[in-house]
Order: sequence, then C-alpha cells, then structure tokens
Amino acid sequence: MDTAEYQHFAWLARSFGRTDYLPLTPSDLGALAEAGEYVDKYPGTHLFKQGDESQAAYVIQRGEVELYRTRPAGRRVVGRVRSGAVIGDIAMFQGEPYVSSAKAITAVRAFRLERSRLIPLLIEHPVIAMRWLVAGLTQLEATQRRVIRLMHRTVREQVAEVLLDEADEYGEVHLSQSSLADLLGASRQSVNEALASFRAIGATETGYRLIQVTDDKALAEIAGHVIVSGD
Amino acid sequence: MDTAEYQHFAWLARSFGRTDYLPLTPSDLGALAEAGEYVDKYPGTHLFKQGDESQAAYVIQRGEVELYRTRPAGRRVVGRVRSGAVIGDIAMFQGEPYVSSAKAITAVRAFRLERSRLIPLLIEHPVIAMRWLVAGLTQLEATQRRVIRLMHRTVREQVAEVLLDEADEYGEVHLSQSSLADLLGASRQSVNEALASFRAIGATETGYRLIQVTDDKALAEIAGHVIVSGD
DNA sequence: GGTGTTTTGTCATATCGGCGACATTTATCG
DNA sequence: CGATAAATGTCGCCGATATGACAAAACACC
Repeated sequence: MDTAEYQHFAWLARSFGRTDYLPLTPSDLGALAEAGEYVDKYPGTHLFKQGDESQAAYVIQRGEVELYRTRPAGRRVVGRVRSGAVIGDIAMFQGEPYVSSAKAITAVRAFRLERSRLIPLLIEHPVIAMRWLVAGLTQLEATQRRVIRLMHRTVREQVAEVLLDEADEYGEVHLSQSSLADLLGASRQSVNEALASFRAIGATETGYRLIQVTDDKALAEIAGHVIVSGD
Repeated sequence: MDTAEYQHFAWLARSFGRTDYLPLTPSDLGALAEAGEYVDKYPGTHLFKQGDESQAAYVIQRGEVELYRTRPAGRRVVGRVRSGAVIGDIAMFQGEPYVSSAKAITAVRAFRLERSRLIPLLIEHPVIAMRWLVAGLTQLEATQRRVIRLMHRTVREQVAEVLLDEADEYGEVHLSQSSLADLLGASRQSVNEALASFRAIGATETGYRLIQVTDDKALAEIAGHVIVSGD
C-alpha cells in the first residue's frame, strides 16, 4: 500500500480511537480498507433499519446520521453521529438484527464492512480487533454516560447540555426545537421555555431551525458542569 | 490442560458470551486462566474505586457486586452485577482511571486479569479478544437498553421493570426500598407507593428488606412488556 | 427484655413538565 | 405575490413526583 492510499485511510485509523499503545500498522489499515467499500447515502435514506438482518458495520466518513428506535409508544431518537463514528457493529458482532435504524440526515459517505469478510480479517489482525474493541466500548460508554448525565435533570439543564454537545464550530445548532425535544424525550413547549430563558440571559439567540450559542460558559454552568479554574 | 481444569474454567468461557461462531479452544482458556488469579472479597469491601488507576479487569464468579458513581450531587448506583459479569475492563482497556466504584454486596469470588499480562495475551489469542469484544459490547448495550427503557416512564413502571430484573429464582428481591429507589433515581416514597399498588392487586408481598414477587405476569404487563401469545 | 437504629407506610405541599390551544413568524411553492 | 405549511412563542391546566414530616413496625445489640 503506497503513501497516498495510507493517507487516504488515515481517517479510518482515527475512527478507531487514539489508543496509542496499540498502533495500527499500514498492513492492518490496508487489510481493513480491502474488507469493505464506500457507500454514499442521500439525505433521508437509511443505512439500515431496525429489525434488518445485521450484515455489516459502517464507519461514517462524512455527513450526519440519526439513530432511532421505533417502539409501540413511538419513535425515539437515541443518538446523532458524525464523521468517525462506527455504527451497526454491535448487532453485527452479535449476529442479531439491528436494534435501531440509521438514517442519513445530510449527504453521507460511509465505509461499509461486511461481517463475512470482517471476522476472518480480525482473527488475522488481532490489533485491529483490539482497537475496535476499545473504540466500541469507549463509544458505548460515552453514550451511556451522557444518558446517565441527562437522567433526572430538569429539561432546562438537559437542553443546555445537548446544545453544548450539538453545537458546531460556529456555535450553531441546526435543529428545530421539535427535533431537539425529540432527542431529549421532552415536549417542544418545555424546550422552547428553556431556550427562552437562555435568550433572556443572553446565552443564546434563536432563529428558524437554528440556535446560536453565544455564551457557552453560561450554558455549561446551567448544565451543571463543574468549572475548574485552569482546566 | 487436563479435563478437570478445563471444566473448572468453563464458567469463564460462558462469561464471554455465547457467540457460537467463535468457539474458545482449550488453549485459549488455559492462557486466560494463567493470565490472572482468583481474589476473594468480603461484603462491603471494594474491588476497585472510582478514580483509581485501572490495572485489572474482573470476571465475577460468585456473589453480587454493586457499581456506583460518586458525583458532587451524591452517590448514584449504575448497576448490580452477578456471576459471569466482566467489570472494570472498559477503563482498563482505555488506560483511564475507573469511572465507577465496585463494591461487594455479598461474599465475592472474582478472577482478576491484569492489563500488563492480558494485552499481549489477547494479541496472541485473537479469538479471546473477539469474544471479549462481543461480550463487552453486549453487556454495555444491554445496560444502555435498560436505561433507555426506564427513561421517561412512571416510577410505577420502572419499579415493576426492576423487580422482574432483580428477582432471584424464588421471585425474591433482597433490597431495601431505599436501595431500590437509589437504583432508579427515584424517591423512596414513590417506590413505596408503587409497591403498595402492586400489593393491592396481589402481584407482590413486601417485608423487611424483601419484596416477594408472586405474579410476574402482572408486573410484566405494568412494566409495559408486550405479551405475544406463544412467544 | 430494653433501647436505639433501620426500614416501612402514609400524608400534605410544592414543583416540574406534558398536553391542548392558539397567535405569530418564517419558509416553501405555485 | 399569495396561499399553505412548518416552526416558534406563550398560556393555562393537570398529573406525576420530589420533599419534608411523622408514626409504626422490624431488627440489632447490649
């Protein structure tokens, strides 16, 4: 594998965590790169649906994907992931159907890794398996921690938290208040009330399908983050 | 490794999930058995504490362990695990301090696997790494699913759910109502009210530090489990 | 057996947040 | 530009639950 190709798959290496004590070799990367292929998805289309036979895992390279579950009670958004995330791997490894649906929100490019090709490869390249292990556990654990952080907190605190989480590099959150409410399992009205209170103290501005964070320190304080000086 | 020893560590194999397409060989098991040793813990003592340098993972063989986090807001129980559970592995793999404390509730026997000996072993026995990966993801995912199931439900539903979860083979739950409330992040009073309602319909009986489930079907219905005939 | 502690059971009160209703603003599309 | 749809901003009502208080029962220890 030449340098250009190596560069090309560098983002893939980053996706599998930054566990420096287990470096991926070019041969590892090459093998991974050959075990799958790119797929492109238009906004609104699904990478996979809940209940489908889990045949592959996806590494998101570009775009944003929404993960949600459909229950008798209705639709529940369980997460939004961007570049670098690995999705569908849990169900794939267990050999169970996908437990959630993955829908492209924006135009998405992902690297599709099929189980039948991946399993033998991981046996042959244990370092990849290890890194995958660590990355998977890290991601799941981070999600779990976020969920636990959010539990038993007021909607106002939850909104502050999720705004900090979802804001892009300009401090903008491109979500309707309904979607935000969905994400938290709260009502649109309560989210709106929280946003109104942030606006009142000058921490955010609100527009059509847009929330602009102007004072992230204030939001962090509302979210209950412990501010350590010099941290 | 002879048959007796193989038998002896069969429980360890079970702990790493039931992914039948990746069988553990006797040599895998032997290697794993030699990479650690048994530790015994008295009730009330800690296997590890939050913030400690994570040096080892533990496979619980016998007894019950409570996992909890200490936050400025107070103590929060994040789980209770029994025989077969693997704990501390996430932090160990990441090389980060433990994110929670693990305290023995009953007398506990666990198999301690130290990182420095484990990592090289997993590189050498990729099948173990794979099984660990699957088991870890499965466990985390199950926890997460449980948390999501519990979110945004009434305390009554949550109590029904956790009673079914925690009941032993006799349908007994040996927990004080305070502990139960802790586990759910609810108030003791609300839990008590829920239990009173179960008692009224004859689904449970309550005693000192004891709840006896007498009609699990009724509880399942309250918990919102979908009962499919013939399922 | 007596005393202190833990746990259970119950009440009143205050607050949070979901729900319905409705006006207003912004976007979309012909 | 006008009509329609989508999203925002507020209000009032009501149910669920946390909180505080207290009595009664069960247990633990001397």
